[in-house]
Amino acid sequence: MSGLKGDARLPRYQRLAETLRQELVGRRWKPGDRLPSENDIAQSYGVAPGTARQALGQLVTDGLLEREHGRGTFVRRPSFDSSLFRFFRFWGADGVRSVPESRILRRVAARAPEGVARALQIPEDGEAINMSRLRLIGGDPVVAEEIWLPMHRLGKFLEVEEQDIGPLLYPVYDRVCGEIVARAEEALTVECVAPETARLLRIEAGSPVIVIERLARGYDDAPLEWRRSRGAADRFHYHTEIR
Amino acid sequence: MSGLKGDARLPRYQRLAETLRQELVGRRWKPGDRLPSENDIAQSYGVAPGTARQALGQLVTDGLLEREHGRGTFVRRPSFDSSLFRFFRFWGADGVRSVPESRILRRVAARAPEGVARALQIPEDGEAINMSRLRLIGGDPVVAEEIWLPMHRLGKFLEVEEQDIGPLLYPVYDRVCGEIVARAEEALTVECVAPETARLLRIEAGSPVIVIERLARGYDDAPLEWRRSRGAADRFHYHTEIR
DNA sequence: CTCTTACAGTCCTATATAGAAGTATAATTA
DNA sequence: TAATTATACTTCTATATAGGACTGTAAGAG
Repeated sequence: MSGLKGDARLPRYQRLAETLRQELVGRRWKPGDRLPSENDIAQSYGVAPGTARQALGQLVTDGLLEREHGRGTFVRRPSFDSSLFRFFRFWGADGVRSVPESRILRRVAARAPEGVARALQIPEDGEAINMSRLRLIGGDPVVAEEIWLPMHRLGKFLEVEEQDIGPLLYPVYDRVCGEIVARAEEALTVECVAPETARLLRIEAGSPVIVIERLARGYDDAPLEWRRSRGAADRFHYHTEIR
Repeated sequence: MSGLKGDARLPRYQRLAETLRQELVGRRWKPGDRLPSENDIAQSYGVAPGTARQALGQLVTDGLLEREHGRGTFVRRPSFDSSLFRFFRFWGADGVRSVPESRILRRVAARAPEGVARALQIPEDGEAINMSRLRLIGGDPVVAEEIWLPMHRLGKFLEVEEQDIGPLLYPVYDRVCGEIVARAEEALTVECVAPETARLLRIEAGSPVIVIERLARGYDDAPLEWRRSRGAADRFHYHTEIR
């Protein structure tokens, strides 16, 4: 049985990959779930095993799936809440790296400013949730965050009790609103810190801070969260390989 | 005929990839050259076509080769000298992005400081070439660079006439010393600019600058160049996707 | 009860083969 | 001569098949 999505002129493995991607969007499988075996998929979509394997390989390199030899193919759990570690030197007193604690300073419904609304593709009225959050390690403030959520997809987040919100927000979005963050784009810049933020971070006014603007998206590429994080520049480091 | 390098317990496609990688290091083919066809490679190394293709695919994802449908498989020309564009907003008067001009301020033999010598894996005496360079766009200074080269591999670079050195150094390393830069690691940090650098970049003393430390390596992973670049932080921007 | 062994299921490697699709050149035609 | 067609080469897609390697569980041995 075929049922492959997409342009019929495209290669079959690409059409199968696209089909599976849409089934992921439709939540046929959730993060952590195991997919049918390569042979089962091949049979049920009417392609050769090698073709099915190639399609799955595409989704693996796209970061949607991951394979484990002898166990199966699984929907990847996106867990880049700790991506701050890619940009900042965080260490606790013991030198062990752990997820920073979280202190929510504000959480209200508000009208999103122009740029945020456009990024979140919020309709006419600009209904959104605004949140301010401070992240700390061992009681020491390290990052100040300003967060905006689109009301029409994450409205229920306003009703969650504060004690039910841990240091990681994305699992809450999933649990409460059924929205899964699959990927994100980040843009980094540097600025001299404003007085209020300096006070929050307990750093000297006017000293340099790194600004990370992140737009998080779901499997269907719809924007789910806009976030701006600021941290002291002297804790910033980033390492990459180019070729 | 076999002749595959590496541990015999490894998969054949990995051993073939490793073999080809070493032949690249040995300059059997140079950047831009076309490799034998997949079928030829398969036959001459005694593997099936699919296996040869898989090996080549590995080298493609490693960034050493690139394929062109219908034309062949080629040795990739590494050309990331323009990687500054990944980190800085450069614009000319016309808004067009071009390679910044280069003004060499110093080029001498010198003993490399501790950290640089270790990064470059320079032997006992620390013989090296030290260079200071300013990069400009439309006469406007944008990046100040401090560069160190290992004498035992790039010594001839000292003898090159200054007028024969263009804005890009890696082609010179290739032409004069036969050393090809294949990849590099970069580390980014922020600091408040020192007086001399501030004067060079014509920015206010103490204002924030981005510091990019790059270690460039050849096909054989040997360090070829250590470079520290500084540019005004307000021109800095970096965009990435995570998942 | 504990340890070992067998087994079924999974992804992984490897082979062989056929033809499609794209590119560049040579031969042909108008 | 200029445009078209044929052709030989390349990578790319797809199939079919066999066995290796790894994992987890069930059956058996002590």
